[in-house]
Amino acid sequence: MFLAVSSPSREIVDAVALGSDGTERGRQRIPAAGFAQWAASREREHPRWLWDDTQRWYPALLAAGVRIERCVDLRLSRAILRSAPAARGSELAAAPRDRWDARSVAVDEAPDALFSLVEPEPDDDPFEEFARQRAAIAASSEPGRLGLLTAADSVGALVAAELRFAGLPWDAERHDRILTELLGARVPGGRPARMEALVAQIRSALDDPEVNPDSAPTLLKSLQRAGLRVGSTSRWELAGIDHPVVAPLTAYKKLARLYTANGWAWLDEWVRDGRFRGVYVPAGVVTGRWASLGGGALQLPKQVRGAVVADPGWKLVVADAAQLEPRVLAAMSGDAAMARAGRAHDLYQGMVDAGAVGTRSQAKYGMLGAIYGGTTGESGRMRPRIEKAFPRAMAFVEDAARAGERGEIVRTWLGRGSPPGAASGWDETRSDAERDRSRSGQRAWGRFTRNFIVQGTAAEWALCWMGSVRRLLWTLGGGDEAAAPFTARPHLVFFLHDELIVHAPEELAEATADALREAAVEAGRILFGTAPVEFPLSVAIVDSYADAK
DNA sequence: AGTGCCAGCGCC
DNA sequence: AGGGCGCTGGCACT
Repeated sequence: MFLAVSSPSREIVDAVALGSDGTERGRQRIPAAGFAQWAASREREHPRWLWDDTQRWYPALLAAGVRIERCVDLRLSRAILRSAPAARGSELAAAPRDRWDARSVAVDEAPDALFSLVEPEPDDDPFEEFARQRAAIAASSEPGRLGLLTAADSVGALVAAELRFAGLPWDAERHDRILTELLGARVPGGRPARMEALVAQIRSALDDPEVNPDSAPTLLKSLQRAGLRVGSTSRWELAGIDHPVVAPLTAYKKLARLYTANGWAWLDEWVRDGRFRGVYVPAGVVTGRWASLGGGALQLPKQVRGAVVADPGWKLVVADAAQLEPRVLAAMSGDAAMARAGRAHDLYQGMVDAGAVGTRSQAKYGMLGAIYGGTTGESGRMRPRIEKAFPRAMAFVEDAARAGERGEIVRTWLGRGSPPGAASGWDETRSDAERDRSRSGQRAWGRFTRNFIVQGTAAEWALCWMGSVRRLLWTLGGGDEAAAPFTARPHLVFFLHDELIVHAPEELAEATADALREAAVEAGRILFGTAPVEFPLSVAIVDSYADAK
């Protein structure tokens, strides 16, 4: 059963119920104020909710204690079907852009905006859009994969809203202690003590009592005046230089980064009531990865992870997929040798044991180079060996790179299409310099498409994983029979591309770890069927995120 | 004062 | 001269 909801005005919600065969079962007009309660009563029938934007509808339902089992996020699905090569011939793909192509309200509104039945919307019928999308999927050359992808993005959108609602358990006092320990005492209106001391050392080493290390242009001039032959102030360039300023400056940069990005100001702005609530943007990245807005939820530096602490009587169950991208590549390409190397929990060590490369580090750089298109350094040197040991995997990414260079669109395993690249037409009127630039641009686009298929498919695996985790955790907590809200049971609190954190009551921590592992196996099966590729996890049951690795 | 870009660096 | 991001302060601009 489907329940399509829309809001013709800010006071009203229209709901249309439809059978699985698409026939209308009823139509209702509900005052917006009573919508959450109405939704709670209908959720017991296990409908699949159809709405334009999960971030627009779901936060208010969560706030009212309503947890949604399934939905179709029509905006996310529209974006997939627009770009999917397999649905290129559909009416939808050719239709002019309309409000179903709009960005999520999560992107446009203040991060703390909750219920967003605010803007009067044109009364577009979500079921009409759903029907268009179903038709596009059914007529596509890959209905199974596109159906799965739209479902995966949609469940991801539910998780994103739930992550924000639950928040990541954050101990502000510990964070403060970490900052004080590293940066020194907080100084009102000035730099923290240790940073200020480093500034004094930097000024003295450069014999420049005025220089401000936060200003790259003036710092660069000062460095050059002091005789350092550098073209920028970046750390990697300073690293090779023997001068007394290098040590304090490098130390300062590290501290300054922490201070500005995740210091006390961040703590004040983003942590409330013991929770960090970032804003996640599902499919916010072209590859299908999530993006984040404000707070840097996907950029939490390791330095502050000690402040992520489970509630008393609870644990953090931290799981990350080991070498996810190489494993995804092995599965996509059907490279049996690479799949064999992945039998080992550590795929890179498996590559060493198989004799493909000499050391784990070589395996890692070689593999990452294959996926990113690296040609220099260690990754470039390893290239021939990787090619010899894993010819199918290598050919697979090479094909994607060549296609990108030709200006073609490539696709992830489930069918998400890459954005149209720059036109690559050959033009004899161009100068040599222009042709060089153009070739270099084509190669850059080839590196993008090469990475796109792997990164995008890894994101699909992660979505399937989190969707399965979410379902298993619900059951673990007692399912529908339990009256408690989902945050009273094991629940997801963090997602980071190939990593999940569940906040779980201590007595359910082991079962939670099992659920994470079971879901990883399931994700592999959903995507790749019986392909002999394993997706092992590293799982840690800890009090603090910092103890997970 | 507000806007937009850049350098630099954090995450995967 | 390896892919994808977000955030900050500085800075140039309006």
